[in-house]
Amino acid sequence: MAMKKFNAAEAENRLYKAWEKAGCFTAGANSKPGASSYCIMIPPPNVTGVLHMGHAFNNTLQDILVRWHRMRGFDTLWQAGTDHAGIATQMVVERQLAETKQPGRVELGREKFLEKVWSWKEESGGNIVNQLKRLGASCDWSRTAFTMAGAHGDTRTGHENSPNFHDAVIKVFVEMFNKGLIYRGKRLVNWDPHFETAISDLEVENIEVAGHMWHFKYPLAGGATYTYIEKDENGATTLEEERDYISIATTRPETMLGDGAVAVHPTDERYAPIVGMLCEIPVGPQTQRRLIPIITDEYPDKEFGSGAVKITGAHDFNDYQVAKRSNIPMYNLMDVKANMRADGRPYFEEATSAQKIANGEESFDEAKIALMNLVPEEYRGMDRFEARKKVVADITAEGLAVMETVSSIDADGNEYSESHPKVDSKPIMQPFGDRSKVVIEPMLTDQWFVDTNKIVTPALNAVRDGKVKVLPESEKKVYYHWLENIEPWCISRQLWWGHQIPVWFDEDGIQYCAPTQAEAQQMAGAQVKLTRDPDVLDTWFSSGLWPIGTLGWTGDVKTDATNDMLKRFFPTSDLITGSDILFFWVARMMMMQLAVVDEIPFKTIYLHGLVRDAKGKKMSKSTGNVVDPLEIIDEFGADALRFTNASMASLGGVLKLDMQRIAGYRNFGTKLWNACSFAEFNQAFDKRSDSLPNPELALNKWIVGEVGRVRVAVDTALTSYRFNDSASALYTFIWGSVCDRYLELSKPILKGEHSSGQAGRSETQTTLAWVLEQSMVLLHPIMPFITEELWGLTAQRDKMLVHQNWPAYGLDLIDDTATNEISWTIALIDAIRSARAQMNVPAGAKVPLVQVSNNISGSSALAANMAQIKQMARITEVTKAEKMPKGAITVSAPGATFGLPLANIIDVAAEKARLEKNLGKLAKELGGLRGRIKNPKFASSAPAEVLAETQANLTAREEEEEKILEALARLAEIV
RNA sequence: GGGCGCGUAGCUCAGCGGUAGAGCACUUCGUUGACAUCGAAGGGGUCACUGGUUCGAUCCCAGUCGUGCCCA
Repeated sequence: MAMKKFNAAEAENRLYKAWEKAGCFTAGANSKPGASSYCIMIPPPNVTGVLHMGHAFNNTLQDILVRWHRMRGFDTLWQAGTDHAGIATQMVVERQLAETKQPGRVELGREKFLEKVWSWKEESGGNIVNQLKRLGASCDWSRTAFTMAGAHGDTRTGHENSPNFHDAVIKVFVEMFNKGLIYRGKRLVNWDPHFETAISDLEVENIEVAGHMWHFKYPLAGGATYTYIEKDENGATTLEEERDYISIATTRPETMLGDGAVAVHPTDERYAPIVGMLCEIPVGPQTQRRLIPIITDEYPDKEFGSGAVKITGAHDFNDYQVAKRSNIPMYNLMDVKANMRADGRPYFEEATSAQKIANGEESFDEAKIALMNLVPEEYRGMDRFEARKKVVADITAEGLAVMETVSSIDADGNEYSESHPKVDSKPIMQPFGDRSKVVIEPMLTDQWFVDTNKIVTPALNAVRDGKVKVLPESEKKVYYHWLENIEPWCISRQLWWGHQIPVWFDEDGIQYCAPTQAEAQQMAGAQVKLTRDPDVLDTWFSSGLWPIGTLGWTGDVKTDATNDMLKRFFPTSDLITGSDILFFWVARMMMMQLAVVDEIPFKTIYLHGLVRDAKGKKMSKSTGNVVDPLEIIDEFGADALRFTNASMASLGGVLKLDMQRIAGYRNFGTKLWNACSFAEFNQAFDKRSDSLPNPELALNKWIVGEVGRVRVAVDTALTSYRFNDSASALYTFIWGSVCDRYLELSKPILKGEHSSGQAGRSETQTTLAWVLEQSMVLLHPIMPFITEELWGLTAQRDKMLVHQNWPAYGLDLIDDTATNEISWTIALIDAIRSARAQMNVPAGAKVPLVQVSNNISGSSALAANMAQIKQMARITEVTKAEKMPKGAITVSAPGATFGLPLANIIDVAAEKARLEKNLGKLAKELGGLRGRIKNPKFASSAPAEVLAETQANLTAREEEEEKILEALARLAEIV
C-alpha cells in the first residue's frame, strides 16, 4: 500500500465522524473493569460564542488529559455543554430582530421574546460545539448540557439529554433562601444603562480615560463666613482669606443635584470652623437651593482637590459608604437608561421635603427617599452627559465656579491676564460594561444578593488544606485575596433570558420563595394576590452549579443516591480554565458546591493566561491582531495547532502564538508521516507484532530503551500538568532519536548491507514497526488525527488508536550496553562529519578512515556498526595503523582515536584553526573543572557523586586536550 | 497607590544550585531510494543590573532598573 500525503482537511473530518459514530467519547468508553474515574467539566462556552484562541488552547489541554486517561483505561468523562449567557444572548437576539425588521423585545413581550430566543438557540446554539469538534475535542457530546435546560419554553434541541438545569437552579435558590444565604435589598450596584440591568463588579472594566475635575463653590447658608487658612509643611501660613463658601472638586457635576452632604476629614483644620454648618448646592432654581450639612468622615483625602468632598450616596460607591455611616439620604437622580429622572412631584415640592429632611424636621426612610426626584424641571429627562454640561455652564454663569487667572501674551506681544473657571484635565478611571461598552452608572436599586460571607469559608479552607490543588501555585494567593475580601454577590439581572427568580410578592411586598407559583400561593394563602419577581438570575449563578448540574443532581436525596453518574464522576478531577475567570466561575463553583452538597467540585484547578499574538499583545478586534483558530486549522491542520498549544503550556507561562511555530509543528507531523512511509516501504508493518520486541542488535535494543524513556517522560510531564515538557519530549524523541538516528542507522540493515543479514533485517522491521506504533500511541493525545490516520493505514487493527491501551513499560527497557554502543557509534559519525565539513571535504566524496587506537567496547561498536558508519560518514574503508599517518586529521571517539588521511585536500591553516578553536573551548571548561577540584572546600562540601562526576569529566577533557595537542604537533611537522 | 508575574541566543520561549537548552531565523554545503514541510555542518549568550548566602548562583535572598497583568 502506497501512502499518499496526509490530507488534514479531509482526514480530520472523516476520523472525527468515525470516532463519534463508534461512540469512542461516551462516558466510560475504553475503561478497564474497576477503573478509577476521571472527569473534566468543560468550562461551558457561551451559547453565542465562536471559537477563539482561548477556547482552542484551553480545550486542547483538556483533550490531552482526557484522551490520555481514556487510553490508560480510566472511567473517563469529558462533560460537554454551553451556558445560556444571559446578557450576550439577549443582545444577539435583539440585534437580529432589529436587523430583520421584526418587532423588538418590548413590543413582543416576555413570552414571545423568549420563544424567539429558544428558536435562535435551536439554530445557532450548536456553532461552538461544531467548532470544538474541529479541534478534535473528545467530549461526550451525547451528554451536552445547557444551563437553561428544562426552563419554560425549552425546545430540547442541541442538548437533548441535558439534565434539567432549571429545576436544579431553582432548588438551590430556594434552599439558599430558606437558609438565609440569599437576601434582597436596596444597594448601590453597577448599572448598565444600555442593557438596563444590574451587573456584577466582575463584569465591569475600569478604563482610564481623559476626564475633567471641576471646582465649585458651595456658599455657606445664611451668608456665614469664616477665615480660611492654608499652611505649608513648616506650619507657615501661605494663604489667609475670608470665605463665604466651601470649595469642592468633582469629576461628575451632574450628580450634585443629589448631594446629601459635604464631607471633610476630621483633622482638616482648614474647615474646622464650619463643620456642622449648612452649605448650599449651587445649582437648580435659585429660589429653591437645597442646604446640606458639612460633616466629617475619614474618607476625604486632605491633599486631594480642596480636601472637601460632596457626598452623593446614590451615585458613587465611596459616597455610599460615607452616606451610610452618617445616615445621609441618598437621592437617586437617574432612570434605568441613566437619563435624569422625569418622574415624581414637581421639583419645588421635592426640594422642600428634602430641605426638611436635611434640617431634621422630617423623618425619612429608604422607600420615601427612593421616590423623591430632586432633578429640577429644566434638567429632567436629560442625558446624564448633557446634564453635566448644563450644570457646569449654569454654575459658571452664576459665578460660583472657582476661577483661576492665566497670564498670556497676545498677538502684539503684550502680556494680559484672563480669568477662567478652574478645570483640571486629568486621566480618570471610568467603569464600562464589559459587554455593552457604555459607562456604568452606580445606581441604588433593589437587587438579590448571595451572602457570600456565609459560604466563603469552606471554599477558602479547601484550598488552604490542600484538598483542592491550584496550579500554578502562585494563583492561590490571588484566590485567597479575593475570597478573604469577598463582597456580596449581586445575582439578580433585569433581563428576560435566564432563570426567573422563584420569589413572589404579595401586595405588602412580603416575599414567598418556592419552586412553583402553586407552592408560593399555598404559603401565602389562597386569596392573596401574588406577583412574581420579574428578574432573572445571573448566568454565573447557574454555571456555578455546573459540576453537579451537568451530572443530573436534583437535590432530592433518594433520587441523587441512585444517580450513577453523580456517584462515578463527582467530585470531578481536573478543572482547566483561564485565570481571568478564577473569580467569575471557579471560586463561585467552589462556594456553591460546598454550600449545596458539601463537597469540593474538583481536585485540581489548572489556570492559564490569555493567548496573545506573537509579540505578546492582547488579541483584539480594534488592534486587528485576532487569530482565528479555524483558519489555522484550515491552513496547518488541527494537530499542528494542538501541538503548538501543548508546547506553549508551561506552568504559568505567557502564551504567544507564533505562526512560524505552528508551521514547524505541522512539519513535525509530516516528519512522522514520512517515517511511517519509509517503514511501510521497507515492509516493517508486515512484520509487526503486538508484543514487546526482543531484538539482538544493539541498535534495536537501544531504540526500544529510548521508547521506554520517552513514555516515562511523557507520563511524568502530564502527571504534573507540564504539557510543554511532554510535547518537547515527544518532539525530540520522534524527530531526533527515531528519524535522525534510528532510521538512518537502520537503513543498511534494511537494505541487506549489514553483517546481521536477514535475521537482522527481520528484527529491525519488527522493531521499527513497534517504535513507530508506540510513537503514534504516545503522540495521540496531542496529535490525534494524524496518528489515528497512520494507525489505520499501516495495519489491520482491532481497535482505533483512540482506544489503544497506553503502554506501561518504562526505564526497564533500557539496555546500557546497547546504549553505549550506539552512543559511541553516533559520536564517531558526528565527529567525522564535523571534521569533514570543517575541512571542506565535498559532501559526496568518500574517504578512508584510519584507526590508530581503540578500546574493547569501541572496537566491538565499530565492528557491529561498520555499514552504518561507512554510509553515514561517507567512509570507503577502515584500516588500522600504529601511528597517525602524516597529513591526517584527528577524529576522536570515546576511548578511540581515528584519522582521516586527507593529505591531498587538507588545508593546514583550516585544520589548525579548527583544533585551536576546540582547544579554546576545552581550556575554558578545564579551567572551571580544575578550579573546583583544587578547592579543598569543594572536596569537603560537595556530595560524593558530584565529586566523582567532576573528576570523571576532568579526566575525559584532559584526554581530549592531549589528543588535540598531539594533533597540533603533527600538524607542525607537516609544515 | 496595592497585589502578582516576568527580564536567558536576532525572535518566541524552556530550564532552575553542580560543564548554558529548544524551535524559528541566520551562514555554508547537499537531487546518498522516508521526508527540500528535508538533510549535514556551523555562527550566535558577562542567563537585566548591584550586593548577599554558598565550596559553587542563570537558579536562593535583598535592592535597583525595565516590562506586563490584575485590583483600587
